[in-house]
Amino acid sequence: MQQKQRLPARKSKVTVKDIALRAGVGESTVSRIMRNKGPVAEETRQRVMEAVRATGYVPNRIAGSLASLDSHLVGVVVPSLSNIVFPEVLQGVHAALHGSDYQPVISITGYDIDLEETIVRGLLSWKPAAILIAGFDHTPATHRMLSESGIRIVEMMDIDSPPIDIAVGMSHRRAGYATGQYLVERGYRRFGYAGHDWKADRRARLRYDGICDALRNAELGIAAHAIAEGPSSVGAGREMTARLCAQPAKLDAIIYSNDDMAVGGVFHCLGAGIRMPDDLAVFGFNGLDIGRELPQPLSTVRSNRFLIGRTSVEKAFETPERPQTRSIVDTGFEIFPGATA
Amino acid sequence: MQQKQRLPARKSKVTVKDIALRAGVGESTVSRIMRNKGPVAEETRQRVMEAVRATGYVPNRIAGSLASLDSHLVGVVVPSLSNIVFPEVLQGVHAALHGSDYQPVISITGYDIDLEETIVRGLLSWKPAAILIAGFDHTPATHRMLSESGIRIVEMMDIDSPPIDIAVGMSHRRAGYATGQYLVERGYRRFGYAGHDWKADRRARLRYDGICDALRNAELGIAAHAIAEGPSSVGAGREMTARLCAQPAKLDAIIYSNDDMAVGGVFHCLGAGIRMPDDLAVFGFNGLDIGRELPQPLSTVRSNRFLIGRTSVEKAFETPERPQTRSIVDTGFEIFPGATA
DNA sequence: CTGTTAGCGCTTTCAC
DNA sequence: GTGAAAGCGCTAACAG
Repeated sequence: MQQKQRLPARKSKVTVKDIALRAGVGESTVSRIMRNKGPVAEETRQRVMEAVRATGYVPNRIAGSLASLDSHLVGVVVPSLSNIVFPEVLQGVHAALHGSDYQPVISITGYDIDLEETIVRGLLSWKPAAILIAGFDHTPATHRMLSESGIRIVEMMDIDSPPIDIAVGMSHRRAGYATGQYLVERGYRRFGYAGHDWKADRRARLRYDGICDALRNAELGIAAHAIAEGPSSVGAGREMTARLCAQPAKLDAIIYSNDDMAVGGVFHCLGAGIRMPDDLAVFGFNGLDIGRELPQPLSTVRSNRFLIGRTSVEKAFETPERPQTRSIVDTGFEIFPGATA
Repeated sequence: MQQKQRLPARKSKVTVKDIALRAGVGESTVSRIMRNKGPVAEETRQRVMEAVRATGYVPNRIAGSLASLDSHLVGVVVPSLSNIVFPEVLQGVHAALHGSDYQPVISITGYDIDLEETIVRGLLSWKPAAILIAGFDHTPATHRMLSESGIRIVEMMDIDSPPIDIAVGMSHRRAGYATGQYLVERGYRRFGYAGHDWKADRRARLRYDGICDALRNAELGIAAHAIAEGPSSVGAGREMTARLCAQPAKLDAIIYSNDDMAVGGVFHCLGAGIRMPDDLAVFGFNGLDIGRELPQPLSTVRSNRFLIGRTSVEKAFETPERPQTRSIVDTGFEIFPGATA
């Protein structure tokens, strides 16, 4: 295979000046044309665009942002990408930004609020137009930086705490409550809970609290717990289910911290010949696609992650200036009956 | 409307100059200190840092990048976030970038190469240090822009085509071949193929071609196909499996375009009482976590998406200048026997 | 070790 | 409609 000969890899050094010279116009005219802004004679535009094409000119947005003091960047901070819910939020963000000339800059904290602080500081140095961040759990320094940045800040996923500026999400506490209430109504009485580490997942904790409230109102409670170390996963859900099934108290329903865990529970039941929901009811949270495709659709609570991402962008751009009042947008949730509970 | 005179809520714009004045030093000294570069007296540093803290100064990276002609941004282009493999690649990218002061700027093409062209153009205008892009399937204009940008370009996932600069991934064709060979060795003879739309997924096509090669070498072939419209999904896998099971030719193995589809196949079998692998063997591709947690672990080919992301960054930063020769990094794959084939 | 002086490439008045 | 000139905030020489 022959290597094609290439010109020395000089970074394209074409600038407005080159285009201006080549087209015989002023730099500001080139600038106006590149941004479709201000009045320009059609004939001039043609001439300039030709020079642009001929040279392969790509405007330098770094310089543009400096000059206009407007970066057209949107910072997005999520804890992880392993948990499918966050990619889904990002898709919503992308969809909403599509067509605008804003670029999302995405960062992952790994559920570490100290790292989050570093990340937010770094993001802020790009002078983004807005920051969308998952959750309310920040260090005081992060909170202060976001608060004082002056730009629009959206705290996503959750609306159970007062936001810095805007909150977009659902009430996890109420979702938990609804879950408990639903299962009680369906006649279940002996509940188990299979969860994962709460330290990193405040929302799972809120749901748990909601579930307990609902059960308490019915003078019931959770008879057995199995909490996995580390993050939620199908494997952990399987193990915790096995553990709950092995313990003495006989359960008629297991509530899971989320669908990943619940799918693991379904797999355990399928493998062990436990019939759902007659022998054991299984109930998740999130309404992931995978749950709907199981041999029996998973009973769960649907949240709308895509909508959260999209709405966050919409709200952030609704008003460029941060108003005096904070706002909260509830994207809602919905019990999905399924067939496992 | 009332004419209200209100001071515009100006973003507190502390600049190097302010810090320099306040600390009684020159601007460049502040700059050196903020970047931990060059020699600085400890006493001076203290004084400057105090001013920084007092004012809440955050350096403006836009200005910094313009001045140093070095953006510290890495463009990352993936087709989707719905398919879990891409978030996994992004995690690898993040992991590799962590600790450096480079920020990934992520864009999603939705498998649309025209949109990809627009995205790449936009990315290039940020003068990124490198671009990591999934696949080889670009418009001529995209190819040209990437090629002439002069920066390091990594084409990820796939190494079955000559790259612009660097390719990091595995040979999907060889993976397909290995799959076919493996199944033939295990004694299967009557194959079905359940796939999704190839138009958007060149790599699935490559694997298919490899499978056919292997079967042909054993004087075998694929007896029945079921191709879903649209992207791969568990649901589509289920449907295509049902379709293949309903057709007259009796199959002893179904090869799926990937694990999502194969998991759908497993669900169909579980629901229909088809025993795997005795009644029907099921074989996927990717080695997703979910496959390992099924009641029976899914037989599949493991690819390493995290490694692809990480390696891509490492290779891109190995040499800042693009060398004359293209390079290809094979991250490999591995047959995972599982229990469904 | 530290300060001064030019820009980086573009946008933005503000004349013309 | 268009151009000249003045920055945007920072970094990079280069003296001191």
